[in-house]
Amino acid sequence: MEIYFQLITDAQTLQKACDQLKTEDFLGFDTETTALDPYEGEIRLIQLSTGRETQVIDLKPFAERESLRTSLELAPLRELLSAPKPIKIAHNAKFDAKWILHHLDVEIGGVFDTLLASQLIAAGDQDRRHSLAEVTSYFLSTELDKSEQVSDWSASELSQSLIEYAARDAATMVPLREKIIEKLKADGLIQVAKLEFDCIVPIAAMELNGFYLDEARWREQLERVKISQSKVALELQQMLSAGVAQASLFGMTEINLDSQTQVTDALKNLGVPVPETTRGWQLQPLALEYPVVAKLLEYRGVAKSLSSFGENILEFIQSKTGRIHSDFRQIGAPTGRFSCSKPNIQQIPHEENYRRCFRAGDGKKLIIADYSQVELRILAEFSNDQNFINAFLSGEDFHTTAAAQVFNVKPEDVTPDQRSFAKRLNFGVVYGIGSQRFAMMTGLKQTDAEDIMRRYFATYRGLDAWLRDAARKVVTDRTARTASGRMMRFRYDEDDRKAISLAQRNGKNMPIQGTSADILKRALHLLHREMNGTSARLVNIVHDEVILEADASEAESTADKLEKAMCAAGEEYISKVPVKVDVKIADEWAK
DNA sequence: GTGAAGGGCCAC
DNA sequence: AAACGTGGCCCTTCAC
Repeated sequence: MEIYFQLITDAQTLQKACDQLKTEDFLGFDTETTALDPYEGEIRLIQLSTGRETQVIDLKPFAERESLRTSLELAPLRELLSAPKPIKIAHNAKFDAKWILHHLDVEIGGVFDTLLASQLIAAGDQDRRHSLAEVTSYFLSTELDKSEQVSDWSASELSQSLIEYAARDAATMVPLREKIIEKLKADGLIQVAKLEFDCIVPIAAMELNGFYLDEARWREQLERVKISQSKVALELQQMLSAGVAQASLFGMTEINLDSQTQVTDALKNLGVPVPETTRGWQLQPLALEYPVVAKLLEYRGVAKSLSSFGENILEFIQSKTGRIHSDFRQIGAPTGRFSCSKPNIQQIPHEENYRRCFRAGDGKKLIIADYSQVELRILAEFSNDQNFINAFLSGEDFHTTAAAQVFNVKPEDVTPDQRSFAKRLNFGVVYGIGSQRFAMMTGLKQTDAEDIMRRYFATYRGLDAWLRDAARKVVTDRTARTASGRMMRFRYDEDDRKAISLAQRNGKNMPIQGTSADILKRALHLLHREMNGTSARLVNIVHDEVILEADASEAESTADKLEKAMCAAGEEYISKVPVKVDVKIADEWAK
């Protein structure tokens, strides 16, 4: 492919180019940076392509004249990038959005992301990859050479071939979008694509903001856990080596407590009937009879705390900001949920000693909001089950109300056991629980578990019907969808019984879990607009929870905005039951 | 040494 | 096959 490009290094040429570019409907958009972390490098190039020709803007000469964030010379570019039109087409736009926001102080407007679109079209197919090279090859059947990707973009003079490489990536985006949008339309994914694209800037801003982690507090907590770890490790070591008396005579029985095989062997020597796996749920029943098993479980707990939530997380504190800037994958799961890594701050233990380390900066407050039982409300909406809906409309404790309905007693006569059964079932039906698992988790006999589940589904006939239909539909359609139209595709052999039952559970769960993700994403978009011009910043999201940080003086008004945005987003998808959001203002994540 | 796989456990 | 879904991270084990 012949590439027509122009390298721009001065204000006059830039102004002229921007005047032309702004008349386009779509522009391929890409940046080249000297690092992966916007706090650690500079933007070297910005490429904008009509598909026919590509403008490559070298920011280095501009940066040498004045700060990019305030540069008057860049005003036309800033205007072009922030405008909703032309639509900027980028691959993994979050990356470019972060750099533009941090270095140019520009919030990108009007984005089409070929990475997110490709993920939506793949509909959960784990075999598909979504690098620009793969996506280009899949949709355009042309090969893209990415060998220059790791080039040195800080050199004072960039070679012609390097500039051409930069131009080519941006030029690819226009035809790529044309192919992708056809497929999005054909698959009914336009609405969900917009939902995703609207979410890019809020997430980019969140990653730049980061979450403040109090290092001193974290280290204090670490010390406490370390002390109990060494104590528990010693005790477990002694209890385990009691079974190998002759070995301990030689004083060489160091059992690796983290080794599955060594611990299993030691337990066997002690006469413990070890199950096939030594996972907590299998070991739990044995813990009462065998103190060594209880000790092992205790050890596992502290070991996990120390390894996953130990010193390592402190290495993620960005030296320039003093904060944690995790990486959020917008379509982290096929259901549409986010995933989070480096570090994963969606899995910080709920224990107060850990959560309280994540706190507001000086003079700031955290505003913490979460959806109350959003997945069950979605299930009520989907199933249209009048009893289930009534349980929410009553406004009383949902699980108690459900127990009263299922066991046909007055709410005030519901026993703790009955409430617990109802709660576990309410929770479990979302995942497609079976009676075997229900019996296991409640300690009920199989027949008693079946009896309670029958009562449950007899009470909620509409819910039962919806779940059965979801399981039936996924087998015939081989797809499931959320309220926004997000799709998950299932591929399995006709006679693979295990795969079928898994797909059936997925068919029930995906629309619910995925609609919850839809709602959160919609809320982030609505919220972002409301926070404009305020001190409020997004710092973390955990599936149904949103955490903001704002000046203490703006905490109340921010809390109000947050609750309104989350409710409004929920109400776009849920109308038959109320959407409830719990909001609190706190100094720490814990409180 | 490095990397994948398996087991285990944290979150929602 | 925990017949309850989605992730990420840590450790050991094992192959290269």
